[in-house]
Amino acid sequence: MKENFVRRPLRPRPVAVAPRPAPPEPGALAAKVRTMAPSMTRSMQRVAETVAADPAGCAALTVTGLAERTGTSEATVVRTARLLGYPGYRDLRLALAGLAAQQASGAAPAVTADISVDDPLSEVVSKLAQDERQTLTDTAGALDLAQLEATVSALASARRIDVYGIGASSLVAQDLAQKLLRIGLVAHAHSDPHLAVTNAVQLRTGDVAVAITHSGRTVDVIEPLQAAFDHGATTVAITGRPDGEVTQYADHVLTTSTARESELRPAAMSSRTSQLLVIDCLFIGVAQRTYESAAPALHASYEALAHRHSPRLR
Amino acid sequence: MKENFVRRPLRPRPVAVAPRPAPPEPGALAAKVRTMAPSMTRSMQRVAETVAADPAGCAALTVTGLAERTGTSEATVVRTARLLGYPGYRDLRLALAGLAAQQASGAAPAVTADISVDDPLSEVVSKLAQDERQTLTDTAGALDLAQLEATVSALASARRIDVYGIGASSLVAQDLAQKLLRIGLVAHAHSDPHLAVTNAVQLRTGDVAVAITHSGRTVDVIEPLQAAFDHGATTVAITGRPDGEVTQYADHVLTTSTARESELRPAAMSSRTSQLLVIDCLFIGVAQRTYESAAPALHASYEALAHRHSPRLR
DNA sequence: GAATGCGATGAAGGAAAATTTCGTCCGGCG
DNA sequence: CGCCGGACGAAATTTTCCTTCATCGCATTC
Repeated sequence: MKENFVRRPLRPRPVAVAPRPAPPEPGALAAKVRTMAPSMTRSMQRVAETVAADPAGCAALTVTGLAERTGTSEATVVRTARLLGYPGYRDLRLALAGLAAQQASGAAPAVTADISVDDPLSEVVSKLAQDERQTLTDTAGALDLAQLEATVSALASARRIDVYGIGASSLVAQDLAQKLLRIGLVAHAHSDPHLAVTNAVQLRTGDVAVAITHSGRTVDVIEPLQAAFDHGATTVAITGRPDGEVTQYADHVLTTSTARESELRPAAMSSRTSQLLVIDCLFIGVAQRTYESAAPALHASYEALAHRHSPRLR
Repeated sequence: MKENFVRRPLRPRPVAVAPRPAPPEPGALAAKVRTMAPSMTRSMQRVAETVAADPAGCAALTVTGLAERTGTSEATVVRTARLLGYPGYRDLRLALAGLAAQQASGAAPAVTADISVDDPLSEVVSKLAQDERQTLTDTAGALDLAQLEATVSALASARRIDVYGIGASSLVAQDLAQKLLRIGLVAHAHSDPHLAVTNAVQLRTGDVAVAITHSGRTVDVIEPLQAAFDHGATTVAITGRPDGEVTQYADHVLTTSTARESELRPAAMSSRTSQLLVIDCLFIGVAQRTYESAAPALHASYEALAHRHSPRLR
């Protein structure tokens, strides 16, 4: 056939065509289409326009598909891609996918609107996640590190730790107690106010009592904290209201953030997130300070759980 | 009406074949990788990690190229793509290009460093908050809305709802039950496995059982769910392992995200965040659907609490 | 310790997509 | 009217992707 005609090496991957003026920019594709339009043939224009109009849709098409959709041939599609600065259709398609993703992500601005009764579920999920993220940011930003540090120290060296929480906060209290237990500390969560008080009076100097209440004025939580306070224990309040009554009996106050609450999203929801972040910080802080004993304890409790799981999973 | 004791066919073990809705999500790919990682083979993990670590680079590679780069075979690459929910490598590659574009446009610095023993407290706080935010994003992105919808419907019309959770998940279970109770549904959380089974056999068609387990193979939770399943109740699994044993007995599966866990930050921590987001979504969904009765119930419970607070603030 | 089964893995062949080649067709111009 | 140049697409060719199947390693069982 032809011999003196040097067959161009078939698309050595990274090498570009003759000129290198067109780095495949994803964003400025529409502009490129307009710029190049005049120098295109009719069929190519059709292809270019289709592509610019619906990047997402076209990204899903094969050469053949796009050729069909634009009423042209595969060769034309490839030629168009080349003209737009890509080595071939494959790469144009990749750029198209990128463009589509950008458009999609840009089209979803953070809507911090309230969740309403007729929001579709998808909306609920994203709003909720957004709200929680906001709560976390707020809480982390507002946390008083000195107070946190002091609380951690107190916890790490406590002979005994009592945690008080009622209602939604009760779960947080239990979570804290569970975690501390797991690293070998003596911690207990009380949700029965009477028992809580009964136990609180057992506390002494060096022990720690933690009260968790969003409102800062839950009497069932304040009372045991006061009892502990009166008996010389180190007391900590985790609350959304640093001016609440509970802080009167607290040596250290850790403030949780207070998000807007709405009818469908009661305060309990965001306060919980906030409280959990705080106790997680406490936990890790304590684990760091007692690492020598915490690490083996953590492993031990992990081992202990292993056999409670069904044996084989793949 | 069917018999009370109907042994329903086991849900076919979720095979490698992508779950039906297979939403090739562009952004939540890193999350998906983490969620699926445990159920992957070594080679597949290598591929998944490579891909998650360098989307842009990998998008430029062909199957063969990626296989070579990860030291595996083409077949493995394709299998991994399938596992991640794409029809084939081509589509994964497209998603990768999209992801790369998003990242390039300054969207995601998705790198979170581990918390180490000698991090100062300020560091701990910000890393923790960052991790939790990431977990929320991942969870929201990976949530299967159809399953969520189905679960919400089932819950809203349930005669009775049982929730099973052990250990850290027990708190989440309680939280869900508490919330549902508050809007007038009959919900109960069980953390005693024996009682849970005892109660589970009381469930009938139309009732709902929810199992919460991060590992997906906590026998104490699976057993009651199975009992409920066998008795015709609608069963729901909230788990981080969509391929776990628990899903065999679940009509609906809600997947929670799986963050990297480190020594100081056990899996329990991020799984909890993830689980809570899911149940909050369930709660709000149910509240929306039963708004007529939920709203007064919400107000009523709010009123009931008021007098438990100390009278004046400040 | 051998036998057995199960699943992971990659090689090779087959299907599909992309790219190139090449001939046809259309419109303008001498 | 015939020639020319370029646009265009059908088909050939190459690359890429996917599937099938045999092998291999691992672990469990007898």
